[in-house]
Amino acid sequence: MATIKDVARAAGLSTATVSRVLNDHPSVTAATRAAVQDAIQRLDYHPNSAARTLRSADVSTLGLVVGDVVNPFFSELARAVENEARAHGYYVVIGNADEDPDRQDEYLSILLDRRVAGLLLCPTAEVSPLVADVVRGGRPVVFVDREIDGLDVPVVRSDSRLPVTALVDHLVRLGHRDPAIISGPTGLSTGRERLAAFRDALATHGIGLPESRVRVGDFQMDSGVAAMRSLLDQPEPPTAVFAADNLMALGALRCVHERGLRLGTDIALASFDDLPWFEYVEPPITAIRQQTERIGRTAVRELVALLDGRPARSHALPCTLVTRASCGEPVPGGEG
Amino acid sequence: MATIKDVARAAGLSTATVSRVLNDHPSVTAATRAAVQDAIQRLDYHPNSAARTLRSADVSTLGLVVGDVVNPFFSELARAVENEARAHGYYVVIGNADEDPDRQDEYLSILLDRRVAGLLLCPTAEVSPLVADVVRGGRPVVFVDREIDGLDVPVVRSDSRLPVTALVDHLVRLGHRDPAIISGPTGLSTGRERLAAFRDALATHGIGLPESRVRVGDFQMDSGVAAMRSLLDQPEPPTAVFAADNLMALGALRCVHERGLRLGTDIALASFDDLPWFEYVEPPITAIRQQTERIGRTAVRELVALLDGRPARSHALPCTLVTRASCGEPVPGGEG
DNA sequence: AAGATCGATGTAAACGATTCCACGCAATCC
DNA sequence: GGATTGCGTGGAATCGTTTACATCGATCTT
Repeated sequence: MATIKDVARAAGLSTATVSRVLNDHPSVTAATRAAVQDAIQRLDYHPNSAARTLRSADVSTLGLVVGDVVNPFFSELARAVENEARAHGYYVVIGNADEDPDRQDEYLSILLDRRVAGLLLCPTAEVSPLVADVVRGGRPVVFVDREIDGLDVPVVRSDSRLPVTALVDHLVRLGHRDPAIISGPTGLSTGRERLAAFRDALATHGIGLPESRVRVGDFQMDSGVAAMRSLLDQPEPPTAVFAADNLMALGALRCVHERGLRLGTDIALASFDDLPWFEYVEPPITAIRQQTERIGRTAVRELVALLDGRPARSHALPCTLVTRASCGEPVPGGEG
Repeated sequence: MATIKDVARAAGLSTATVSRVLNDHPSVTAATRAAVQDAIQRLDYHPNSAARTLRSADVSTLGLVVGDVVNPFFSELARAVENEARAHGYYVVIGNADEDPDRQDEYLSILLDRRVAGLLLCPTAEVSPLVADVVRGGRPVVFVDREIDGLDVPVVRSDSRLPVTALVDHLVRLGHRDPAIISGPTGLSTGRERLAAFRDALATHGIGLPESRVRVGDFQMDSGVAAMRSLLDQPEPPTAVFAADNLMALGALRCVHERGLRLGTDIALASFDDLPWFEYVEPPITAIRQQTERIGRTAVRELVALLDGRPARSHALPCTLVTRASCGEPVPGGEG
C-alpha cells in the first residue's frame, strides 16, 4: 500500500508538502497541489489513519458501553446518544456488555485503547476495579441509567421513586393488596432503587413485601419468565406483578400466556419502561415511561461539557406512569 | 496519559520488556512480569492502539455496522455476532448507520481507521464509493442481511422468496384478493427481493400488484404509520397488508389502532421478521421468522474464515412462516 | 575449567503520518 | 540598494509501539 513517501517521491516533493495538501493547509501553490493530487490518484494512495491518530490524537469519537443492546431501552438510548453526539461533532462507537461485568470491562478497555475522547457507561456491576481506575484516572466519563456508590461521576438517569409510588397507589386503588415485584439485580443501582421505592410505597399503605413477593431477575427476558413462574407456583400467588424492566415484563407476559391466564383479570402486570407495543397488547400494559431520549441527550451534553473543560452535573429525570388496562381497570384516556 | 516509557521507567525496565509482558511473550521472568503488571496498575496504563496498529495491525477486534440499532432484528443480530465473535477470540465494536448511507460511510471510515481486523456490514445503500473501495482494497468484509449488486463479497442473509410465497398462499387462502405491501427501500436488496417475491407470488394466483397496493417505507417505524395511513385512505383500501420489516409492521399496527380498526377482521397484517411480542397482541400477528441468530453466527464464521486466509462463501438461510390470527383465521397450533 | 548454549533483558530502528523550524527567494520598505 | 517581510517548501523530530539484534550472566558440555 502506498505511503506518503511514495506520493512525495512520485510528485518530486517532500512528505511535508504532501501532508499539507492532504490537510488543506493554505500555503501550497495551486500547481503543487495539483501535482500532489495527481500522484495520489496515480498511486491510489489512502492515508494510514493509525499513523495519523498516533501523531495527533483522535478527538472525534465517543465510546458508549450499554448494558444490553437487545434491550429496547438501551437501543433507544444508543440512538439518542448518537444523534446528540453528532450534533456536537462526535461519532459514537458502541460496546455491548450484555449485562456481564467482565464484558463491560473488556469493552471499556478496548474503547480506552482506541483513544476515544470520552466515555458513556451504563455500569453493569457495583464493583469494577477497572471502572474505578478509569474514573480516578481523570478520564472524561459519564454514567447513564445506573450509578456506582462511592464514585464521584456525573450520572444521568431516571428518578424512579415518584413513578413507582404512583404505580403502587394505582395498584392499591384497584384492590391489589399483595403485589409482587420482579426486581432487577440488587447489585445495580436501578435494581435496588426500584425495589426500595416499591417496598416503601407499599409500606405507606400498610402493606408489607415478604420474600414470597420478591423475585430477583437480571433485566433480561428469560429471568422474567422464570420469576413469573416461580411467583405463580406459590400456594397463594400474587394478584399483581411489577416487572422492573421491559424485558422481564415481556418474559412475565410469556409466562402468563403459557398458563392461559387472562391479563388484567386473572393477573395484573405493570412494567418499568414503556414500549410502543405495550399499547397493542390485550389488555394494554400499564408502564412507567422513562424519557429515554432525553437521558441520552443529556448524558452526551454532560460528557461534552467535561471534554470542554466545563463542570458536569448529575440529573435524575422524571418519569410518567402510563396507566392502561393491564392492572384490572380499563382507564379511559389512559395515555398520560 | 501514561505511555509504555512511563511504565518502563516506573518498573525500572526497558520498553521492550514491558512490551513483551503486554504481548505475553514467553521469555519474561514471573518476577519481571509482576513488576510490570504492578506499574501498569499504578499508572492506569492503556496501550495506545494507534501506535500498536501502526507497527503491527490489530487483530483482535471486528467492526459491525448495522442498519439501525433500534430495529430488534439488528440488535439481536448484534448480540449473535458478538457471541460468535467472542468464541473465536474477537471483540466487536458497533457502529449505527441509522439507515443513513452517509452515516454508514462515516462509521465504515472510523472502524477502518481504527484498523479493525475485519468488517461485518449491513449496507444501507446500493452505491457507496467507499464500500466499493474497501472491498476492492481487499479488506476482509462480509455483508449481512443485504447485498450490493456487482460487489463480489460473501453475503449472509435470509432467503425471502419461499416464505413470502407461503405467506401469499396463506393470504389468498383466507380470501384476500388484493393484498398490499409496505415495502422497504428499493435501493436495498432486501427491499427489492421481498417486493419482487410478493409480486411474483401474487402473480401465480392471477393477482396483480398495482401502484395503489404498494407503499415504500424506510424500514423504520414512522414510515410504517405513514404508509398504512396512505393505504387505508384510498377509496378502496386493501383487506390485507404485508409489512416488509418489523418496525414498519409496528407502525402499521399503530395506524390500525388510531383508526379503531380490528386486526384480523377489518384489516389483515403480516410482517417480515417475527418478534416475541407478536404472539401477545390481540389477535397475534402472522410473521415470517428469520433465523437471526444463525445469520449473525454464520456471518462471523465466514469473516473468520476470510481472516484465516480460507475462502468464504455466501449463505441464503431459510425462514419460516409463523401463521397466527392477524390475517383473519385463527389457526390452531399456529406456531410453526 | 573454558567455551558453547540459552534465557532474560536492553538498544535502537522501524511503522506513516504531522508539524516546528529553517531556508531560499521574491517583493517590499526606507 | 541593503534590510525586512512573507511565502512556499524541505529537513527532521516526533507520536507510542513492536521487534530484530546485541548483550550479558548463568548453566551446561566435555
